[in-house]
Amino acid sequence: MSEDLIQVRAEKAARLRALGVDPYGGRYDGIEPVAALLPKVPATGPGPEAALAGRIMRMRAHGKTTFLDVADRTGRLQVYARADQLGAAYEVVSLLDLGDIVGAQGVLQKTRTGEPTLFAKAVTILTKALRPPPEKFHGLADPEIRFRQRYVDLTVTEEARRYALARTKVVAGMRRILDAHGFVEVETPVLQPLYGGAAARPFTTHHNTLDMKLYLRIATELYLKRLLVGGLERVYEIGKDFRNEGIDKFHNPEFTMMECYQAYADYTDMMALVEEIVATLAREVTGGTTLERDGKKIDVTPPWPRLPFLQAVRDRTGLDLHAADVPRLREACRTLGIAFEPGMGAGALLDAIWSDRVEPHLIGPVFVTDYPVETTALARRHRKDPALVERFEAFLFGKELGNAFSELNDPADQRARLEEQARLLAAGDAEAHAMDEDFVRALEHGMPPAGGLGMGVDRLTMFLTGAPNIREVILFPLLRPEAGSPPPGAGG
RNA sequence: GCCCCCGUGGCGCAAGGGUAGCGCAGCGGAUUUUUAAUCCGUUGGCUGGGGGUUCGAGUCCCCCCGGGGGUACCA
Repeated sequence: MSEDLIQVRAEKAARLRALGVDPYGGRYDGIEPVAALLPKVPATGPGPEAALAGRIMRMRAHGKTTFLDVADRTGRLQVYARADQLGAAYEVVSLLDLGDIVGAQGVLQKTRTGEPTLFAKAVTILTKALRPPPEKFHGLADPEIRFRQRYVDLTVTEEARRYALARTKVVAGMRRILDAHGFVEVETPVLQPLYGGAAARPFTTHHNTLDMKLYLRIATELYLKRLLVGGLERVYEIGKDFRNEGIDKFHNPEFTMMECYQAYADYTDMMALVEEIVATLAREVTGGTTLERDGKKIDVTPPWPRLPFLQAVRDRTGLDLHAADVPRLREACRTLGIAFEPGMGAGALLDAIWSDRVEPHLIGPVFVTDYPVETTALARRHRKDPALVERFEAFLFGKELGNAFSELNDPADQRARLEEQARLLAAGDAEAHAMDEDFVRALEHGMPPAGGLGMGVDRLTMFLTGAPNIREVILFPLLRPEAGSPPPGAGG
């Protein structure tokens, strides 16, 4: 049993203590990352002295010498420990296990087989691992363990580290680009008395002292626009949204969204921003502008094509649905053999047709533009056609990456559109908007015309890294509790 | 939600009605330039849980738990 394996390691920790060595040491000075050490190893002969710290991934003991492969965040380096160099301290090396965290100091030099190596003058145990690591060659194959015990996954799965580090590049790069454009980063409430800004079902929770129902936000949009009213002019937020919906390879119930709003701009400015963000980050993460997924390659070099929504629908179905009302849209669904619910409004019906007939054919990169007004309660009407809104969605590999509008700043139009949403909500459309009186009041104070954008950070990371599943780019994806874990509510 | 598949020592895998095996890791021994080190020896499993069929069940059936894929839902 694993208890035996743990016991063996615990006994080694005890033996280290008996030698006067703390198996859970503290600060270890003077180290450099492995990636910085490797160039310092001379082709022949001894190089400079150096120190490193990391986890033992492999170990080869030869009696009075031991080779340790030590890994840090940047790579792996072999450490060579000899009894005649370390003296009595070699006893410590003999008590090391795979998975232990060690520090080593010595001379950088290649071995006779050409392997860059730290010839150790000192080896220190910094942390004794009590549990054995996964199999050293095949690693972790069980996705359940990989996601539940990400701490183990990250130590042995190269891809897991690659995704995690790519994600930080994505987030940092996004901030850098937005900051350079004069946006300021803000934080808005996660707990909201009224949710909005997207069509989705929320999570609900409760505040005890105030005894009030609260929702976890499904979007940051309505608060960020209040800040435009307040005169902050260019704002963005990168944070978690929560949507109480299904889980699949592109959806996790909590996910990270970047939303930004730029006063005096419109949706065409947001297109340029999307192009810049995606192309720049593609270069930083992949080294180029070509992305590959499911055997398909796409080039994200700007500019991306623009495809009007109704034109795309017409191209795929032969139907012109411009300004179509509910009866006509229902008829179209029947003609196309697409199922619909009685409670669905024009927006939902159009979305059904779109999702069934058009979206699967989009590879991208492409901006789908100018949606029918019913699909979107928060976007400005099209300057040339009041049946449309100035909105686009960015598609990569046929999946939505981002959504943007010229923002609606006419309080009367906004009120009417939200009232229509409230009517749909009352009629049973669980994803329709609720009326938000304070938001309308804010618009009545005057919101500058603006372009706004929302972009999925998890999805962008997937597209840039080729990750097959959103769970790969979320360090701790939602899973059911494992057997034997505390029941819900424990720990309160 | 529905359909299909999977769950076997710490990890990676066999065994598909007839006594549960192998590799890695572990333990003991040899080994002062190895790198999935090697060699000799060796510990460890009520086969996710429960019920059933059978003389006999990892194996067949039912229920439950967990996971994966697909599908539905999903700005």
